[in-house]
Amino acid sequence: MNTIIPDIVVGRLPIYLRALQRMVEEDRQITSSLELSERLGISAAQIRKDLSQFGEFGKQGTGYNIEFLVENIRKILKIDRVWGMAIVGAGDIGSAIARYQGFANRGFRVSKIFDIDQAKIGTKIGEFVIEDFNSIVNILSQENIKIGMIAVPGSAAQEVADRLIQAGVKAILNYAPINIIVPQDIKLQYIDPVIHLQRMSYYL
Amino acid sequence: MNTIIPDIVVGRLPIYLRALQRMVEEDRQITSSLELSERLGISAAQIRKDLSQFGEFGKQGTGYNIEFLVENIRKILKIDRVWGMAIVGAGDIGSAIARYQGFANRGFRVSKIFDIDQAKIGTKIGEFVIEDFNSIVNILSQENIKIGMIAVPGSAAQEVADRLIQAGVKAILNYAPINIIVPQDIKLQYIDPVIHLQRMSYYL
DNA sequence: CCGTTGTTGTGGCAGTTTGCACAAATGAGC
DNA sequence: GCTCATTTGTGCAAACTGCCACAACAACGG
Repeated sequence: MNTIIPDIVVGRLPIYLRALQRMVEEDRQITSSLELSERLGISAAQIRKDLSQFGEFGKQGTGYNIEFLVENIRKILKIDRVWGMAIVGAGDIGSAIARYQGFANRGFRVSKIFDIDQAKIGTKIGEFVIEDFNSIVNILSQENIKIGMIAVPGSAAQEVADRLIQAGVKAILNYAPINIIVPQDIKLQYIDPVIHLQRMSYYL
Repeated sequence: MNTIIPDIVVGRLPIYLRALQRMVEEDRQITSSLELSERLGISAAQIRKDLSQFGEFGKQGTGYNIEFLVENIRKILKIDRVWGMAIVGAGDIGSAIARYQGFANRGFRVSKIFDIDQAKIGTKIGEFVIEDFNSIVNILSQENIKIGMIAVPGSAAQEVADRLIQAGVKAILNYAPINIIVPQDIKLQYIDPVIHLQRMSYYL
């Protein structure tokens, strides 16, 4: 215990958490690695080993207390708090993210949305007023926002990433369909539906 | 060659393809595993080995002809054609997908969109008329649609998946924030931004 | 109190994935 | 035609990941 945790294990924790929170909604109290295994298609041994990397959360003969496990995974993932996020790009994708109700209760919330189009700046999406991308470094320096989401065309994505980093962002979720380059200490993840579709079409 | 290709290798091909197609737009003719490596953050040896699983696409001393490689990867991924897709759910997410311009040229296009809400059925999103989810099996049986996208609340996702499969769909992209269970022969991928955010917040 | 059933946590191994390092091939310069 | 600078494709070893199998522990019934 307390050795370095592989990325791949950390990557599975949110999956476990999502299933566990669903169980909370179903008013379940206790579960087992076997039940999780069946719901998730991940082997029971794997689930047990992953969880045991962070402590002993289960009880032999009984299983895992769901609420207790949720609480602990939330601490491990540092989502026992709410992270503010900045969206760049107020087009279709940026707007859909801004309106998305699924962040609440899962550790995140949209705080700011930026665009470069003068016609959009000052108008509203839901409760958010679109702000000027050219002022992003100034505006974010007054907030404590560590997470940025890129929802601009591919051609602008690298520049947006550079600016977000300049503004103090440490984690970026990139919706633009292009690879971007960031310093080692910045975390980066991609969402590109076409990549997923192409991974499946190979098998069709 | 011609042995079984690991999923993880197939999973990287779309990443290579995306970078290569960007190079085509930049009017580039030739690239190397080293250049791709720098753009993608994947080791050059890995890229060479992955590509060599499918044939010998490069030329020693020179590198890879970009257009030739793009053409071959498109064939491998079976996107040297256009796959029609059905969206279920005409809410914010379903609408954003329906309007998304990024499928064209990458092997996919939205063909149909369904919802269960009588108030929405018959109205339009862009060029698409929203159709009745209750008729999905009948409607899709007349088309040749093998790919479905789930954009409904989590509570309805499993039922939608079951219906899609009944309607002949073989690959599902699930935007609902819940794990679903499908038969072994059905391909399934997830898009849940919160999962990606939670994977990053661990490191913040 | 004891036997039975159930479930975790984990040592160790098998299978998978990655990356080094180099022979072989190519093209350019002279 | 020869040399030099490149770059691919790949054998092999190292690193990583997943899973079996079992001891340890827990709860329950009688």
